[in-house]
Amino acid sequence: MGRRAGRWYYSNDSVTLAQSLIGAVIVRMLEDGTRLSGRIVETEAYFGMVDAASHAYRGRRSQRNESMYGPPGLLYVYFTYGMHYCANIVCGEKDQPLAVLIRALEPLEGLETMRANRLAARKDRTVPDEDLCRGPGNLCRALGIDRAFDGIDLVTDPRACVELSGRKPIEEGRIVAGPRVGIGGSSVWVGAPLRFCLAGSRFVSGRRPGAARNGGV
DNA sequence: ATGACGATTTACT
DNA sequence: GTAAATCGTCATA
Repeated sequence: MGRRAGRWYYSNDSVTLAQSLIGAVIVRMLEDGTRLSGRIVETEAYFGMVDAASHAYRGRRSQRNESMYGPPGLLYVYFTYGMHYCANIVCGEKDQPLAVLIRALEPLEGLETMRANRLAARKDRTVPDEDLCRGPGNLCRALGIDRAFDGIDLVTDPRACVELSGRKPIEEGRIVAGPRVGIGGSSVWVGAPLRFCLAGSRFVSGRRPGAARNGGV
């Protein structure tokens, strides 16, 4: 079991954090002591006020995205498409609205509970392990994360944290970058390689950047 | 007050 | 591949 990441870990720009989160473990602690956890295999960096795709573009600030302006280490959870939640980790300095979207996990602990959580939103009776936490909306559903988790502090909150593995970190070459998913508009930010995936992981969502160049895991 | 839309996912043709 | 589901947020009036 890893050690909980401290404030220092989040005090970086979003690209640095997005890359260093690959391979880290996100943990959700239930009240009954159950641990739901997964290894992060896909992230996206959002660049704050100058990023046309960011919720904080041009300094936009409202009740919805207020936690983006908080100290590094807060969780920013938003609701979209009338039915999905997405979880971001706030980084940078306070009042600097940088964030990293968590897009996919390789489930590690609590798979039974995750399956139950996911099943509730589906018609079929089976969810393959590789689909449990694939996609930002799906992983929130699996971990039971909703708007009530917006603004919680991953450094101190008993309900969730990031754990850093005691083992050696992911090597740089095993992380592939590509354009972010679902970004509209026509700015340079649309194609910017701010999405990071663990090369070859079968738990990554959608099309995998650099898939042709990399072997499987 | 109103209307368009979204950092998505699933089911169906 | 295409469309539906579904509602908070934001821009416009």
